[in-house]
Amino acid sequence: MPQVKTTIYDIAKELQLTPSTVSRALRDHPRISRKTKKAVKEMAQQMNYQQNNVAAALRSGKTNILGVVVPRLNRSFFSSIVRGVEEVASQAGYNVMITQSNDKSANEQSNIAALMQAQVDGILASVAMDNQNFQHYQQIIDNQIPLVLFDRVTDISNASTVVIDDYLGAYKAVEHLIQQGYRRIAHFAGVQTLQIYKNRLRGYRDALEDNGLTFDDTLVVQSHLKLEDGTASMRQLLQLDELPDALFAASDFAAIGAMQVLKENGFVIPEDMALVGFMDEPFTSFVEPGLTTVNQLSEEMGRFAAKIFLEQVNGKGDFVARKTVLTPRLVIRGSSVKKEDD
Amino acid sequence: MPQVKTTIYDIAKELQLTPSTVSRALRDHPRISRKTKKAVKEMAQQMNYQQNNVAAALRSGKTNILGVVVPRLNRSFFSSIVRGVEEVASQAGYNVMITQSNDKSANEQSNIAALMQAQVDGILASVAMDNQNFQHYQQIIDNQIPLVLFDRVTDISNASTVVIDDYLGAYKAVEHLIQQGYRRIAHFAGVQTLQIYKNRLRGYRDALEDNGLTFDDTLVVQSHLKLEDGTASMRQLLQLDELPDALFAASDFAAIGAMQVLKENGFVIPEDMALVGFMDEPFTSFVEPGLTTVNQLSEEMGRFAAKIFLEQVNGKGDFVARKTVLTPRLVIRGSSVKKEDD
DNA sequence: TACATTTGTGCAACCGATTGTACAACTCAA
DNA sequence: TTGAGTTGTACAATCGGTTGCACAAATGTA
Repeated sequence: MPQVKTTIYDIAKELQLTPSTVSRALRDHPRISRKTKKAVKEMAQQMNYQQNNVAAALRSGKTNILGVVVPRLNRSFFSSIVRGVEEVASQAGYNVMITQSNDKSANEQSNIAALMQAQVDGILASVAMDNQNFQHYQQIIDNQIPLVLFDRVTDISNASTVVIDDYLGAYKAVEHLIQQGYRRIAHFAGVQTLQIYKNRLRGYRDALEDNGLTFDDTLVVQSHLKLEDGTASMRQLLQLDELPDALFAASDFAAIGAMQVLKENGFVIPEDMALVGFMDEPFTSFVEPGLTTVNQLSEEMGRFAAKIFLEQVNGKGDFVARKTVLTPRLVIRGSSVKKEDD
Repeated sequence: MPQVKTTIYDIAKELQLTPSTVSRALRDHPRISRKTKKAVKEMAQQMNYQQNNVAAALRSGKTNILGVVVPRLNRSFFSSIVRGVEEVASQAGYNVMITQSNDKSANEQSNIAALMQAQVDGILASVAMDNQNFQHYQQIIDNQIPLVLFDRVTDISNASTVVIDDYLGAYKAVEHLIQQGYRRIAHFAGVQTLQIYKNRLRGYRDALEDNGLTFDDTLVVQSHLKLEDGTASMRQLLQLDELPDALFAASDFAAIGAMQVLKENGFVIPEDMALVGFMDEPFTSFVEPGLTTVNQLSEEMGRFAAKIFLEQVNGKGDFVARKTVLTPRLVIRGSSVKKEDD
């Protein structure tokens, strides 16, 4: 049954009304009488009327689409964020248009361009690893489109941000290692153009120094923190004359890479070397020993980002960018806790 | 600099042309002269013109948005599919609107309704676990919207499908176990309303019988195949008088759950029990021993689905639903291969 | 040279809703 | 009874492109 789409014109004709009245009735305009509203709504139901978002968007200037840019969806961290975003957004009547940059700045730019062309009402984004210049983000603001950055943020005036306290997360992680008796703690750092990785490095350093340990930059290896990077970095560390006895990696993937190399080389975790990651990807609890890591409250972060966007669009022009900082949670598993009987 | 959006009217005025000519020039209409096209395009560039998709969509009836419904994005399998879809779609000028059903039929229905209301040009979907009725899918077809189902498909006339050969995947997996010397092979089956799980069960059964083993339904446990389900199912199997010596799970998550229970109970894998999963989630290579599994060619599946959609919309009305079947790949890891020195 | 085609552009309707304004009918107070 | 205020609906413009058709100019053909 190839249905013909029913429009408000059809409903109007059926009820001897005008389209404008129908439109207002459907949207509960106060000037429309109860009786008319009821009649219109019933007829709409009966005729299986579905509002045409596109037409509404053109006239009203609001598409009710929220654009999202993430580096990659196959990180549980990001897909959980998306889930949080979707949850809040769909409840408020928004559809979500998702794009992935694959951590490439070029993709990010074209994604943003596409979203703006689609006239999204707002953009939530987490910036790609290899970004040097943030002009495309500035353009979003220039076009008066609400922008909320999450996790991998950068300084854009008038953009709200949602992050976890990366400094604290790192600090806690390293402090935990120290409490467990580890003294020579290495760090896999991320690219320092991104604040999150800078903060994690700072947290690492401060935790060491606050506990009377000296910061040693031969123990810090910087990379993109993918699994391969983790293996390469660990191989590099194993060349050192004096090996570290623990590792704090700024990403679970790098930590797993390191774990693999360690196992290959006969190291026992955590006795020979302790490991702590960052992200709390689900697989961290599958591996053996379980990987201690820092949970980043992904879903909550997504919900927050979406809520902030909603507040901004619903606000009465009195908008000021908000910086939200969530407190991460250290998740302790076997990879950093020496067993009793040692 | 709060820019004012430039429209084709602005360009037209600037060049003393009409909007229709500008529109045609931008879209390379054959009737427009080279000279005019050049002038228009240059002016568009100069004025930073961005086409308003919404307006174009309203008149042309094409939004250039492709809707996607997946059970959940935090399965690498599905997020990879999405990546494949995005790759092909964006190259063809489509934006992708993604929704998650969280495996709930109710969400799926509202997602589909939202996508249709957004006037998407097509929908790619993988059905939720608990679906009993597929009327909402039928509605997509009734509304003349191209529908491509992938992986978790169902029989909808005029819907194309892309699946892997689940029967073959299961068959190969079980055959592999038999070749490794296992004889009492259990199976974690999925809900039998979904063809993929039916086919995997059939493959399991046929592989057994073709190799002279008898099918024993006390060794088959059905569930939603999540990690928790895997642990529960394995606990159930361990109650049996005669334990299985291998397990073929229709999902990696259930297999990991089983693995955890086995380890807790002091079983050595694969000596005491072999494990094979299905999906090839990345974590299967992180665990120890690595989990043998069936790779489902996720990204390729996504690309295929998107291509089929494109063919359908670009085709000249001579459309017939296509059933595409990809051949899965058995990925052998430690969980199913007894070590030499046994 | 006259007629048929082709080429290039303009005109105006249109997609389907939203919304400012106009206006008739009704309510109510003085 | 009259004027002010309310209530309920209609009119028509509008959002910004797209597209069928008309038509003049240019080109081609016999």
